[in-house]
Amino acid sequence: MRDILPADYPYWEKVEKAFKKTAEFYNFKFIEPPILERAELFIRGTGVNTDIVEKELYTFKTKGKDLVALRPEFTPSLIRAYIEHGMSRLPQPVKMCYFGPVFRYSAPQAGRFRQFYQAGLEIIGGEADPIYDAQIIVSAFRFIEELKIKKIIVQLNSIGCRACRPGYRKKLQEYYRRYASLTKTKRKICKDCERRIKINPLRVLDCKNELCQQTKENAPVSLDYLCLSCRSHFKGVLEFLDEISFPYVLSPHLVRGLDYYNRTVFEIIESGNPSLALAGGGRYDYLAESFGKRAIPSAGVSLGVERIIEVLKSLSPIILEKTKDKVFIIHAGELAKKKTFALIEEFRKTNIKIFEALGKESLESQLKAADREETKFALIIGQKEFYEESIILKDMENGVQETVSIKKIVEEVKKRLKD
RNA sequence: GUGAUCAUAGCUUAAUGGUAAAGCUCCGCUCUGUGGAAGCGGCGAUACGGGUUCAAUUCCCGUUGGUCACCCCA
Repeated sequence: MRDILPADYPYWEKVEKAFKKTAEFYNFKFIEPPILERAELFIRGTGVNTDIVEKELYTFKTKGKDLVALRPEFTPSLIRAYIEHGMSRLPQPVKMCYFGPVFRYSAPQAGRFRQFYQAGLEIIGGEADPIYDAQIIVSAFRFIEELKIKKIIVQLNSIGCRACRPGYRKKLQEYYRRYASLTKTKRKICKDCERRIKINPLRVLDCKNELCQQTKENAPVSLDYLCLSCRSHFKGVLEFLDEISFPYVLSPHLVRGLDYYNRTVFEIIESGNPSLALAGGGRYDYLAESFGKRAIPSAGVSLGVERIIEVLKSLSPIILEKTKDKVFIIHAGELAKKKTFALIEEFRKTNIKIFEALGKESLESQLKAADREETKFALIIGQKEFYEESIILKDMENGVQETVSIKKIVEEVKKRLKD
């Protein structure tokens, strides 16, 4: 876990602002579920067999003996909130969005942290209309686009439903069985994949090992095994995207790690960094069943804020702070020091930013500080000015300075900053 | 969770089984009413715990943390 330092904060503000703007345009309403929930929610919702729950859930017992967990993702909380607050009686579907920290207890490495921020959009309820899948994908894409990140690719796939996925799974296993247990020299897939075939065959397609890359070229793809309704749903998604000439790439090998996805799955990646997804999501109609309810049609996306910021930083290493509208106040002597303290208050109602180094006493060190701050003007008040009720207005760029009545100084600074 | 690798000042790096060095940054002085330069000075470190040893920052073990890969994921 790490600090978000003042130097990085501008990036965070930029991302959050862009997210709010995009979410607002597509009519998503913010929701802020608790960071801590009953562990049960994620164990059932996210899925007992997922790594997120098996290995990465931060859980502990409260004094009241409840088993609670720091949220590893938002989606189960949103479904919980939807059910708990009777949102099925609101106009359907309900569109909600979120921005906040999530926690996963896994080894940190490039682009991965134990506490990280997710922004996300979810459409819950109503019909399982492919237009919602499309809208989720488009809004997530527009958000990233809003940040001027270019070269982003949307990878899209459908992994079917309960009716058709088992059939595909079987086909895939049959295909790979031929390559399993070969001798070392003839090996066509990596060791990990030998294991995967049995446990989670869909994941084999995700493997980055060179050996497996070749083998998977001829592997059966899920799209060929979709049932009729899944096929027409996916076709629907593509048609909506095509309608607005939205760029996407069909990625028949894309599968996602969470149990609850069905039909549409997608990832958004930056082309420079193909192994690191900026966002991922899909349809998750079955998730509500873990609450003992019948399936609720839902689709959503979550975006990795740190990863987006990482890309942002590589694009424009420095976010320039506005150098305009900055004024530095300098004092010489105790009397003047009090006056400057009062003067700061007078500037409060303007948009002018006041900088100072009131703890320093020498003129030199204060001017040095002003120099570093790159303010346009410095206002200097000393003993002489204190008694004269005046103040020195110094232009930091050319060093020119003049004396102004202290009563007029706020107006005078305003006027000059305008020019 | 598995494997590899690393850990010296705020940052970047040096060195040694026996006083830990430098550059940058920061603070101050040269310059008690005037900034950017220069010179001088100052603050500041061997991650933590144990072992071997007269002596450990150095060698050994463990822990923690970072990095990388795997697993998995945002």
